[in-house]
Amino acid sequence: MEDVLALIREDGGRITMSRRIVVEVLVSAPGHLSAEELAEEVQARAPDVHLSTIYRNLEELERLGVVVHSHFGHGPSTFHLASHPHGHLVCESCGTCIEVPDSVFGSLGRSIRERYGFDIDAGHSAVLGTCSSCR
Amino acid sequence: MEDVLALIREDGGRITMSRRIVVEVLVSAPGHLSAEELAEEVQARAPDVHLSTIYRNLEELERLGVVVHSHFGHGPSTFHLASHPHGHLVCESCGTCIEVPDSVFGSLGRSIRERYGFDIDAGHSAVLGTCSSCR
DNA sequence: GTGCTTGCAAACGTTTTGCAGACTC
DNA sequence: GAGTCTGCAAAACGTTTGCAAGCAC
Repeated sequence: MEDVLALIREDGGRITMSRRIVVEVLVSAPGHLSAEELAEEVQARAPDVHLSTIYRNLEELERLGVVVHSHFGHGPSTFHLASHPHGHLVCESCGTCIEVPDSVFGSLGRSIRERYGFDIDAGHSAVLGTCSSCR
Repeated sequence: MEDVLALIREDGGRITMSRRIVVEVLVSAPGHLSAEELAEEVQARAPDVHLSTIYRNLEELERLGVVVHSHFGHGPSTFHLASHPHGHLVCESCGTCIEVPDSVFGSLGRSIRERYGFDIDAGHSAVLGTCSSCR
């Protein structure tokens, strides 16, 4: 938390109330949040924070390497701390999301690297499919 | 081509000019197309076909199992024939897309199935990362 | 003629942007 | 005071929908 604020300051950014709350929510959130979900949490503490401010702060935090986003097929992107890297399995039928360690993609990454010279970024896009209860 | 038209007819659908051209373009396209790209190709032959008609035809063709779509991170979804299943590696920096056989995901699929009871649908979402020339 | 399909326009959900005022440093 | 950040409104983007007219069967 304090590290993040220091990073923002170092970069010439200012510590505003919205920014502080966005970081707080991200740090305390269990997993990943969409911009809208994040906005709800933030607005519970500061009702006037606008969704566009959330997006601008997320962009800034991504630029600083604090936050990353993933794409979930349909539906909005989700954001989480870069310090907690992981992949996502998202069920096409019920939307459930399972977080998985990046290590699950280790051998896939190696073989794609070998065959295609392509470095995968396992967390950036969810793996879609069908979860056990929907099958 | 004829098989697809027969399938549409069997399902109670009609063979209209737009629908015929959409199928023609899909069959003759080398890889995957976004709805917009598909519309351009279709409109080269029949300028009045509207983008919403393209989307409705794609929806119909997906329902019939002729076509599937994949999500490419940012950017629009892309569509291709279900008879030509494959995965996609999309470069985050230049946008290049490499088509890869589904077999590349075989062992990932098995281990995710084993550990999480989750059946992956490898083609539905592109794998993002960095291609060799961007590295 | 029945009823599926179309073009158009308008809405949708997510994200981005332009601007003038407010705030941090 | 300089320059960043904000709220608001509006636009952008890909996609979906309501409707009346048009076409395949």
